[in-house]
Amino acid sequence: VIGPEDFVRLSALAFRLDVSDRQAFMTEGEPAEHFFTMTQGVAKLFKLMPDGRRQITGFARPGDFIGLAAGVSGYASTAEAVGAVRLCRFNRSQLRLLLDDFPQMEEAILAAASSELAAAQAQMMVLGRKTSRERLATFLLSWRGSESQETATMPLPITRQDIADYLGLTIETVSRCFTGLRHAGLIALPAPGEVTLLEPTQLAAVAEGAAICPAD
Amino acid sequence: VIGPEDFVRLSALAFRLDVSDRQAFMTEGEPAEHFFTMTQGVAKLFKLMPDGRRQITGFARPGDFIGLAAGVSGYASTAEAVGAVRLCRFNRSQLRLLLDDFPQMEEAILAAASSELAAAQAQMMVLGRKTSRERLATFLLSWRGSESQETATMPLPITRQDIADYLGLTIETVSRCFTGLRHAGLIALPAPGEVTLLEPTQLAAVAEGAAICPAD
DNA sequence: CGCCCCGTTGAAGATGATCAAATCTTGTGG
DNA sequence: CCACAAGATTTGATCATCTTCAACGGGGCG
Repeated sequence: VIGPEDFVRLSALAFRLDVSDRQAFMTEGEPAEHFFTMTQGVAKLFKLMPDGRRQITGFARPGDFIGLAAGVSGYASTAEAVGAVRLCRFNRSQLRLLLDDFPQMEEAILAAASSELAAAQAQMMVLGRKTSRERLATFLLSWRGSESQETATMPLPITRQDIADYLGLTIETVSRCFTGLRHAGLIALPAPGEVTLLEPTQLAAVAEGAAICPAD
Repeated sequence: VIGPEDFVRLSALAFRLDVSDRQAFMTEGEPAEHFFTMTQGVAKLFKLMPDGRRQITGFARPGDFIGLAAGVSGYASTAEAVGAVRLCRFNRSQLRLLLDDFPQMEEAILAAASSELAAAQAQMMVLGRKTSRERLATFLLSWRGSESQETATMPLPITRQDIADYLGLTIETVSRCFTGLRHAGLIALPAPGEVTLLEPTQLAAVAEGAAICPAD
């Protein structure tokens, strides 16, 4: 929706940022002065409790906005690079300016906020009401959905710990659910950092609450 | 931020809606043609699974927007009146028109979306990582925060079932946590449908993970 | 008065957490 | 190229929290 000549003017307002693996570029609670758009890589967003408990609130990939979630107490989450990340940074104070120049941007941001809200509510259902296996099935499907090419085998460049902190589980439970789904023939784990969804339909059924008879 | 003469023009675009107790006025999965602003009462938003499991994704009160959360599959949640509710309905298709006429509205909507996103992420932490007691403490404090007058004793016009479905617990666990907090001297339950926060500071400590020694 | 719904409390059970250890992967240095 | 160390993953055994099942008390409304 944004043409090439727009892109030049847009570039004037954007600050390009390269972030290396495991580096945080946005911190929970800090004044929300900027927001970001991912151009390359994957980032994870999370919140921490004083005692170290962690909840990953989402993952961001190219095209996603980061930093829309903010209240009086600043950014709602910390954002950290998963591998090398490239992004654009905008000033919130210039948001008005930006929106006046790029009316399309307004729609894009609102649409992004809407679908992020919808995703957040879906995640509430996951965290509040789904079993561990349902959670993992839901996660794998949504991860595929956000992959550009929706093939059966996809990269999964995050650790079990990250998945656990996203799903409100422990790494052990996540691992057990992986093996459970594998034994049920719904997925395969060809290599570390990769998953194959063998039976997406059945997986979707599991994600929505259907029981699986074998190896249940 | 919206003046009286603006209000008249705004009224032309808004459709006033009265909803009675337990009536749904927005349904999960339906095309997101409208969005709403609450003017009176309380509404609850929730998602359902095929087998009946329910997750309340939020509560709305006067001034809140409803229906911002929407994706390709329509509204993210169902909205239902808790008691009598009065609201304004806008067409999403006229959103552009609306925003052109009321630039302040734009800021308001973006700010609302931002803080809703922040609240959603906070709720993810609640659902994914907090214990039952921490969840209830968090809920009581946030409920007070959204009450107009922040007195110690406040109305709580929702059932235990609603609280349970909001916190990802069962009514029994919610009830037990109420009793636990009462015995710990942090809250009082003067009458059905009312709570008194006796020790907001300690309650906040509990919500953030501090243990309580007596009656723990 | 009696019914129904809501809330509370008790006891047993299940899911996921915790603790522990073995295996595999990855990266590093000899 | 191989040995080794550090971290990630898997699996097993036990434990705790929350759920489930059950029963009881109270208030509102017909």
